[in-house]
Amino acid sequence: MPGKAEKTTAFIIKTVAPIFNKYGYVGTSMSKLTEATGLTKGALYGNFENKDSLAMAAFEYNRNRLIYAIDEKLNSKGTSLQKLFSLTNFYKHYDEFTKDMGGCPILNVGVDAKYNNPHLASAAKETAKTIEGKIALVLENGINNNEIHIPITPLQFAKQLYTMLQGAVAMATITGDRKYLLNTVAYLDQLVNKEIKK
Amino acid sequence: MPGKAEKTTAFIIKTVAPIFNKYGYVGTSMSKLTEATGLTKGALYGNFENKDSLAMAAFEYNRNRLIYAIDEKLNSKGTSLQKLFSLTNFYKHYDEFTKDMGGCPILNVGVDAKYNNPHLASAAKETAKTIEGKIALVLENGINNNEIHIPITPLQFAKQLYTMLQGAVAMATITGDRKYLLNTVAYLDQLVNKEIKK
DNA sequence: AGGTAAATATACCGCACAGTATTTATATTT
DNA sequence: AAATATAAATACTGTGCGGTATATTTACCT
Repeated sequence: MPGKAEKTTAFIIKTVAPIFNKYGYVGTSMSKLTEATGLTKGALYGNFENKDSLAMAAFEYNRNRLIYAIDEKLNSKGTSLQKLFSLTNFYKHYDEFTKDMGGCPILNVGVDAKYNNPHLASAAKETAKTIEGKIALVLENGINNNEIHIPITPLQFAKQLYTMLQGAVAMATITGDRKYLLNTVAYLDQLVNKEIKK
Repeated sequence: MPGKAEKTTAFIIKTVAPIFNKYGYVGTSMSKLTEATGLTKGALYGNFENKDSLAMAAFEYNRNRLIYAIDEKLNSKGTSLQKLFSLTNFYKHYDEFTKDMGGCPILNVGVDAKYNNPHLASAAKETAKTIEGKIALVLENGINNNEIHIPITPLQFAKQLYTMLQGAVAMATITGDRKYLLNTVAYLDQLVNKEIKK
């Protein structure tokens, strides 16, 4: 059973996560966070050592939500192909999913933190690699079950797939147009059906 | 012939552009810029109204360099196909090209400025649309000259192409691995040869 | 219910921020 | 070379920053 402090800590992270993700590390001030949480600096610094650790907790919160959602798709019942389509379908609505975290945490933190907070930047990088690995696993299973055939290694193909998805995410973010997500997913689905489906 | 002031203005923009691009609008302080230029606040505020207009000039400088380079590829002599390959080849070395501006200005500004500086954000968006339009024009010419055939409109195809390129740029930026550029370009070249070349 | 420890609020610190008014130096013109 | 106009340097302002020491409140235990 969570005590008062743990509940406050969780509340802070949850409240603060989309703010860091939207405005970036430097663009987020502690006073912005006290306003958003309705708490004071005493509470914030009582639960977190400093701005850095708060930002890291915020990113990890968003990252975990994302990874959880992706795991859900990639571990869903059915064939490897169905899992892949489940993932692409998820990215069709990626903008909605990431809306209340203030956008894609990998893209936002990966770009924002690159020169402003190396610790955060490397966490974003790790997350990207984790997702690629998960996709690669599904592909491997698909190959072993004779469902699909790919001309390159599973990891390489997974990277290519994820690059295209993140391209759509980036363009949708920059332009504010979710059609990039829809069109890219449509392309990928057709690619999977035509090129790797056995 | 440029007078003293114009030369200083140009020098400031050139010096300041990669800093804004790397650290973002909020992450770039005026004192950072005085250090980098060796000038004082007096000089900076004598040549620019405020931080905003300086940031905008910095982005436009980077944007113009990028657009110029892309134009060079897309207006090069040869067939439309050759122009496309000239563009993809450019993106193979996109990390080198953007290195001394501190990374891709469209990605960096598009993400960084989205919630911190709407004016800048919309400039990044416009730039992306401009590039898409330029690619679409080449495709149109290719169709008219019976060099290529595409299953969708030129602009739609151009958007898809540019999305994939920007995906590679984003992933290379986030992970620091330029292989994303190489692999994506390899994929696109093969796609062009196999799918749209007549 | 009272005492104690944990959690939050308050008040404050030194510093860096964007921006400005004024002074000094540099060109240009006559 | 003197006068004038322009450009850059200096010195300063008020504000908000991240962070901290202390006071106060809240929750828990007996």
